[in-house]
Amino acid sequence: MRIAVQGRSSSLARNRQRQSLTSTPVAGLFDRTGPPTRYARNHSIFGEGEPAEYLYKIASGCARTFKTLDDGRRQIWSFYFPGDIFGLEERQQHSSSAEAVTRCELFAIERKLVMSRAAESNVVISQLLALTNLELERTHSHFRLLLKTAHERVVTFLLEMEKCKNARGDIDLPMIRQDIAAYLGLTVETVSRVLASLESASAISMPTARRIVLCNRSLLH
Amino acid sequence: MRIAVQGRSSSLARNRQRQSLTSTPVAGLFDRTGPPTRYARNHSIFGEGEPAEYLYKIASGCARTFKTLDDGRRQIWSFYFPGDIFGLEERQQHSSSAEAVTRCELFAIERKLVMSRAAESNVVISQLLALTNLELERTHSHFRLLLKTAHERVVTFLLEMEKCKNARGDIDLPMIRQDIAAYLGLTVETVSRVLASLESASAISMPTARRIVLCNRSLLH
DNA sequence: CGACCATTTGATATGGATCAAGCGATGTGG
DNA sequence: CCACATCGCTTGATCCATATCAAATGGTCG
Repeated sequence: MRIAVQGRSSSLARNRQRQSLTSTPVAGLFDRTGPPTRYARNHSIFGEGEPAEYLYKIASGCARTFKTLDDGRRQIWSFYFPGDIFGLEERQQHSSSAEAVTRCELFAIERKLVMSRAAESNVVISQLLALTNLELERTHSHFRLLLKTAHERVVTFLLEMEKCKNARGDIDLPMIRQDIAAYLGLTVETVSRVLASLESASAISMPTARRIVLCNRSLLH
Repeated sequence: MRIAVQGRSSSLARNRQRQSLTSTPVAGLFDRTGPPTRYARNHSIFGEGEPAEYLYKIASGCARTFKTLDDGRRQIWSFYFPGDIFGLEERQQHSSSAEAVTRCELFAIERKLVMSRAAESNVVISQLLALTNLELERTHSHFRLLLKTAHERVVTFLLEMEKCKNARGDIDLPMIRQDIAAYLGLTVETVSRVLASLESASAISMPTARRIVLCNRSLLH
């Protein structure tokens, strides 16, 4: 049995992994859970401190996990897109909250069920281990973002979004500026200014605030 | 079988977990590895990109894991103390480097051996999962550090060190200022200035640069 | 249409980085 | 065992990136 997760530490690799894990035994457990549940925009999926009863898999839409910091700001850990699984990294109680970024549909599966399958099958456990390693890798990469300049953070974010949405230079952002800022550890104003400066340098164009077209990759850096 | 890791997300909890994991099956694998290997101060234990052949457990001394960033700076992920296990979060190739902070002694165990035990026993796998979750928790907590002010980062670091060394207000730091700065995402100068200001506020005292006494906890914040 | 939310833009403030210099400790070789 | 070289630490002066505060503009939905 193979336990170590394959792949490299770039966000590019991270997405290759996301794809491949879609068909793992863990992901397979979602097959018999019936129709997905709908969540309206900005509605809570679970909250910090609540008992962690389910794992979730995105059927459609976009969700965010975040933690509210001592001073009231929120830090967004990750955005999730169709096929992604989340709720895994949690303990008996959730250590972060999750909300719907857009209207979205989620498959939910009881953790108890996953855990009992894990007890029977090494393959399921090692898939859980692989998913956790993936989450760790994602967090490391997110961590390194915080050591970069505002400009670099925004560019990295745009490239990540391009990959996640399998868009080719044409990105339709599901989240508002405030979410981007909370993900990048910046303020809304700074995000807006960096985007404006990228546009005036002709590296990107913004037909609308939510739609961003990557025009010139070399100018991005 | 229990898979979820118990405990809360504070660095305090992290240390409770460290302790308790010392006696897990994974840790137990280190029992038959013979005498520990010695590493001199600042010597390399493994380097980024090298094949990941061993897991390590600290017998004595202190080690650091880090990654060299694109611009040449280094980011320290973690310091490890006696009883701690590291090298686990790695893949076939190490994604970070490890060095001895002080002269230290390490037990090493082949990853192959751990993995073959894991294939036989899902108790071992779920311990690996628990250790990985612990690493994830540690990274999240480290991440949140970077969103704080320089003052808060240094104070948090001092409290962490107090816990790690089981000292009661009297901390003997094994690492130089540069290491602290690289762990906190600050410059040496800023670390030095914050410590100086804490001392002049009588929150701490520094008999020597490496020895720090926490005098007044309420003044720390 | 009007209200509210999201976004942009401008002016100013500030925390920490950077550059520069001096001091202290530690260890090595003569 | 001392002298000097090196490394680690501190302190000062200045600069700059990003936060903060403030206000105007744009978009969307009831």
